[in-house]
Amino acid sequence: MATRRFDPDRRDRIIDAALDVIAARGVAGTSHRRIAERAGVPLGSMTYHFTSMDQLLGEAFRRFADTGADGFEVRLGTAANAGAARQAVVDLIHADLLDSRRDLVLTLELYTLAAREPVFRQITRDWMSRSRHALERHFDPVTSRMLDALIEGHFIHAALDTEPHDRSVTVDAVNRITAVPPSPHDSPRKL
Amino acid sequence: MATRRFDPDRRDRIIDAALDVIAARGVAGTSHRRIAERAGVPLGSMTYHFTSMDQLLGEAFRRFADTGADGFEVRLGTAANAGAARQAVVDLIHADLLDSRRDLVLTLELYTLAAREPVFRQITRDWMSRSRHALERHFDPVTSRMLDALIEGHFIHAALDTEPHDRSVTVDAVNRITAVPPSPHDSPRKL
Amino acid sequence: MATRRFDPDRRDRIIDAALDVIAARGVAGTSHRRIAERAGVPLGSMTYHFTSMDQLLGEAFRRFADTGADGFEVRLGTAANAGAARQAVVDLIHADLLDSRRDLVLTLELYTLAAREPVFRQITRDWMSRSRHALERHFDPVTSRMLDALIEGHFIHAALDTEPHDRSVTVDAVNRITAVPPSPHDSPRKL
Amino acid sequence: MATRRFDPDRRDRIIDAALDVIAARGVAGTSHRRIAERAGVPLGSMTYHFTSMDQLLGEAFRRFADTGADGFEVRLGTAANAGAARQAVVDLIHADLLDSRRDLVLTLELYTLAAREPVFRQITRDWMSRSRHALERHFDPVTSRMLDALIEGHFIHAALDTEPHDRSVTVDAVNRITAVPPSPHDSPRKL
DNA sequence: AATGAATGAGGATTCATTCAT
DNA sequence: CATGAATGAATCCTCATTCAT
Repeated sequence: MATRRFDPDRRDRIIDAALDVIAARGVAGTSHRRIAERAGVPLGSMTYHFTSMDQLLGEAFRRFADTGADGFEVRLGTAANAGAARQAVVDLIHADLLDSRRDLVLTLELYTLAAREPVFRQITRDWMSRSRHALERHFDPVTSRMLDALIEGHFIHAALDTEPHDRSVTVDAVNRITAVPPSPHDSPRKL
Repeated sequence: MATRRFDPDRRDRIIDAALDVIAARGVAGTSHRRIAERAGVPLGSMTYHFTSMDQLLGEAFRRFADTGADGFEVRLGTAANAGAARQAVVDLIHADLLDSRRDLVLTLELYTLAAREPVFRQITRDWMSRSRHALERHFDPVTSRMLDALIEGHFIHAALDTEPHDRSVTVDAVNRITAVPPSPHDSPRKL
Repeated sequence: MATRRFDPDRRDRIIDAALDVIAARGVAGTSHRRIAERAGVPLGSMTYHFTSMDQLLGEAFRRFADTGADGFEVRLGTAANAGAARQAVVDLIHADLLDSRRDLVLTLELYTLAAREPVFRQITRDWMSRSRHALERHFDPVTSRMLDALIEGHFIHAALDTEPHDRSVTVDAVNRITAVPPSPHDSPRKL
Repeated sequence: MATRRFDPDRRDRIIDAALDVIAARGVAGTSHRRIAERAGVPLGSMTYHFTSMDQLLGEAFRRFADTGADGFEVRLGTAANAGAARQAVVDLIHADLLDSRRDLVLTLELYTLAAREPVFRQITRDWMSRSRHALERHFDPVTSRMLDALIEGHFIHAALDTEPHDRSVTVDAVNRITAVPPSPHDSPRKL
């Protein structure tokens, strides 16, 4: 019979498996059974490690949000000046989009929970707060808030759109928000 | 004995009830039972009118998206000039936010489905397309796309944030995207 | 495949099966599975007919108590005079004890629930009330209350005791409570 | 590091905790987990100290019954004569009823187990035997048996009834059983 | 045309017990 | 000696869907 091994990583593996399952089937399609199967642990160990499904979801999305904020900070932290920061913002959108299917799904699942339950809203709030602070290393607070919203909107629209979004549009939008004067040959924006 | 009249409202009522249930409990918490109860129809009539749950969800979200796009068009259609259009865009965000809990939840639930299933992605795509065309009555295509993303981002961030978002920030952001020169006393955006 | 027959007695059969299972394994050992198996119905039909286990237990014990009170009334109702009524009371204890294992267990299980939950206390209260009223057809209210308690106590003690209880002791106790003089000829105290 | 002192109280604490849990949730709602939590001991120590749940229940109810019999004996032992003994019997019922919720529940849970399992029936038998012997210090064996049943019945009925039971009824009942003449023309029945 | 009744699969969770440490 | 970790079985309950009426 299978030996009952001491397995200190198990909790972590379960959390990772939970994110995988959520990405693949959505929160609605996530169950203890599926997570346990993916993590390679017996069903009974799920509620041993996590009191309830809600607790598990909370920890999983907390980890996901923290990872996302880490990446955000790293990318912006290495920018030496405002120009590089602008570039970083554009990269954030278009690099995320590359391997985005998973990130997109998880982000939206999290937002959906956050819209209904305060516990999850705290997670998104903390995430947004970290993003904004990272932006504020390069931009004033109001501009940072605008940029943050712009990133969000572009990310979602680009991901949900069927046709690819042009990087140059994003560059332009970032420049307008951060008030880089349009080059002389730009035509008026309104027809 | 029960009437056997043709009841053309019943389908509609079920769809509306479905949206109510989704708003209240999420797609994950939506079931035939709960919708039937809310709509005041017998459980058995659910699968009589809708082949499957997916079909019902599809019709419900299609209606929701159409209604949203209608409102978008109405608000922008009445704008006489670019200034009024800018104002309309700001109103879109801040008026939506007032009674937003329901709209926010339904929007995010739809996006979440769209992120994983093409059927629903088509719905969001059509919605975005109509929004963009409405904007293009007042702004050039590139600016319209930017504005659309900006609206999206501000809407989500304002709704998920705990502290209220200042309308003036939105006004300012719209102005920057639509290239209205900053007023004289504006300070440089970069520190 | 098995045909899905229309089965109007099913609810009743489930209740009876529930009482059987409770008698055999106690409330603690009663489960939907065991009841379903005993009633010969699929597991899924349990919660179709009864919203919850508590509801099922409630209906089952209600039926049990009603049946018990019916028997009580029948036995006392046929007594023509106080002497016959006294005899009926003794019979109640010693006849019940004959096929008592089931009744004893069910009675005690009900009392146990009643001690903790008001819903079940109402059942025992109604049962006691009917018993008392049946006694009051032959005895004054105070004596009826005493007799009711005496019956209860003798029933439980006789059932839980290992050695059989002598019927004559019960006769004597009933006589004392109903104040029959120790002399050979009985003279009823009430009507 | 944790002390490895021999902890002789732990077993006792577990038993007391078990009774608390049974009183609060019933035998059906009693689990190792809940008892361990209440006793403040690690889950693993439960089956270290008690081979099985049944063993633990047995010891817990044995203690409960012994404590009950102790109280019974104390109250009756201090009675100087038959009159005081009668008074003691009434007190037994009405004093027990004051803080009875816990005692009632535990008593009935024990009876319920006893009705089905011989191991527990032995406990109730011993309890009843001690009660009867305590009564026999003041009354003849037959009267003692009647009194014991009367106490049982009054206790249960008073506890399960919603309206309070009058002490005078109990006094009267005890007098009738012990043959105290309620009126001048009644002749004494015993000693 | 419409539906009340029915059901098997699967949901989260609790559990007594085992055992490596 | 004591226990934290682990687990398979069983718990109640919900569900989408089917179908006889």
